[in-house]
Amino acid sequence: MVRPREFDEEKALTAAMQQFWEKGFEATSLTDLTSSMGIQRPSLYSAFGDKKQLFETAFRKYTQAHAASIRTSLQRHSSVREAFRKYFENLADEAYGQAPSRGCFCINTMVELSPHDEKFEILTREHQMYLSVIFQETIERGIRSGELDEAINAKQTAQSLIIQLIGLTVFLKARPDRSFVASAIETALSLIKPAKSEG
Amino acid sequence: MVRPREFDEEKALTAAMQQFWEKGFEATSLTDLTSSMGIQRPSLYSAFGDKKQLFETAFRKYTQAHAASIRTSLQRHSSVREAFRKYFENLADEAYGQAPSRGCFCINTMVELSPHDEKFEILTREHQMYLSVIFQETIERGIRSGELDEAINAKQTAQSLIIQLIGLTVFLKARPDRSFVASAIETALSLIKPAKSEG
DNA sequence: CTCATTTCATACTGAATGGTACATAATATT
DNA sequence: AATATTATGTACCATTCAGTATGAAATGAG
Repeated sequence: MVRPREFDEEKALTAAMQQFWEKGFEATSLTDLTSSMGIQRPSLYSAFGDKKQLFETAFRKYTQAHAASIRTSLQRHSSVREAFRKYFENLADEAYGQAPSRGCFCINTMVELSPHDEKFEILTREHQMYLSVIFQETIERGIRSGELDEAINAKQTAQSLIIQLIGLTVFLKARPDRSFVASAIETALSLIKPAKSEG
Repeated sequence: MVRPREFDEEKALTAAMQQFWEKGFEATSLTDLTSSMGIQRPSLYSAFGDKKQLFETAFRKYTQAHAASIRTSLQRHSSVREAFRKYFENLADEAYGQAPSRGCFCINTMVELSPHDEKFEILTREHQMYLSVIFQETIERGIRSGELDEAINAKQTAQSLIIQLIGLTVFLKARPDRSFVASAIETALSLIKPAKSEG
C-alpha cells in the first residue's frame, strides 16, 4: 500500500552510532550523520526523530551490544583472573592502535551529557550498574569454582573494578605510557586474589 | 602612551575557565564567554586570541590550580591514609550537591578533545602524570614515617590511585548510589596498607 | 490504469556560530 | 593642547547549524 523504505534502518543506525561514538553529541552534525548513514535529512527525521532521539536510540543500541560483548568476553575463559586480565589488556591494546581512541560511548556520554541531561544521567548510570553486576557474577563464579579467595567481597570488588575500568578507558585517550597502564591493570587484578593453594 | 585595559584579565580568564569547565569546548559559545567574562568580543580576541587559544590558557590555569590544590589537600593531614580518604570523600560529597557535577576540567578535556587534538592529548596526559607523582611522593612520605607498609610499591600504587580518581570523578557525573562510591573508596584505600603493628 | 500513501531529493528556513571591520573613546607622551 | 596608540562598542560578515516545506517518484490496492 505504500512505497517501501530504500535503506536498511539497522545499518543506518549503526552508522549513526559510530559517528556519535567518535565525535560525541554536539560535535556530530546532521551532515555528518546523513552522509555516513547514506540517507537524506527527511528520511532521518521520519525514521529516527530529531538528533537527540537518534542519539538515544544509538546509545541504547550501543549499551546492549556492549554489555553482551563484555559478558561473552568474560565467559571465554574458565579462569576468572585470566578473563579479567585479557579483557583489560585487550582494552589497552585497542587504544594504542593508529586510530584515535574512541573509548566507550557510554563513558563519553556520561562526561558530555549526564551533568546537563537527567535522562542520560540515568541511562549511563544504569548501564554501569548493569556491567557491575556482570563483574560481580563473574567474581562469584570464580569463588564457587575454587579459583578465587573466598574472603573476596564480590560486590565491592566488582564496583571497584568498574571504577577502574572507567578510569582506564578515559586515561587511555591521552595515550599514557604502557607501563603506567600495565601497573594499573596489575593492581586491579591484585584485588581478585586466588585461593590460597593448600599449605 | 595608550588607553589602559578596563577589565581585569585574571578575573576574565577565571570566568572563561568556569564556562569551559562546566560546558566543555564545543558547547561553550563566544556569547557565553563574553557575557560571563563581562567583556566584548574584540576585547576577548585582542587579549586572549581565538576560542581555542583562550581554552588552552584557561586549561593551563586550571591544571596549575588543581595540582596545587591536591598537593595542599594531601599535606593537610599527617596521616597519609587519612589524607587520601578525606580527599576522595570530599570529592564524592561535592558531587552530590545540588549543582550538576562539573567533574574535573582536565578529565572532561581528555574525553572531549584529546582523541582529536594532539596538543591536548599531551597536556592532559602530562597533568595526570604530574598528579601521579604527587600521589607517589605522598605514599613515600607515609612509608618513611612508618605509617604505611614498607612493601607498598609507591609508584605503582600511585598510578592505580590516579586511575581510580579518574574513574570515580567520571562516574560521579551519573550520580551513582553513595554505597557504590563508598565501597570503591574503601577498596582504593585498601591498597595503602598500614604498617603491621608490632606482633 | 487510477488513486491513495509513503519515501525520497532538493532546496530552503531562521537562528546561531566564530570571527572581524570600523568608528569612537580614552589614555600617555610630547 | 595635539597626537599617536590602544581599547571598546556596535554592527556586521560568511558559514554552519538543526529542522522543514514541497513536489516528484515509487509502491500496493482497487
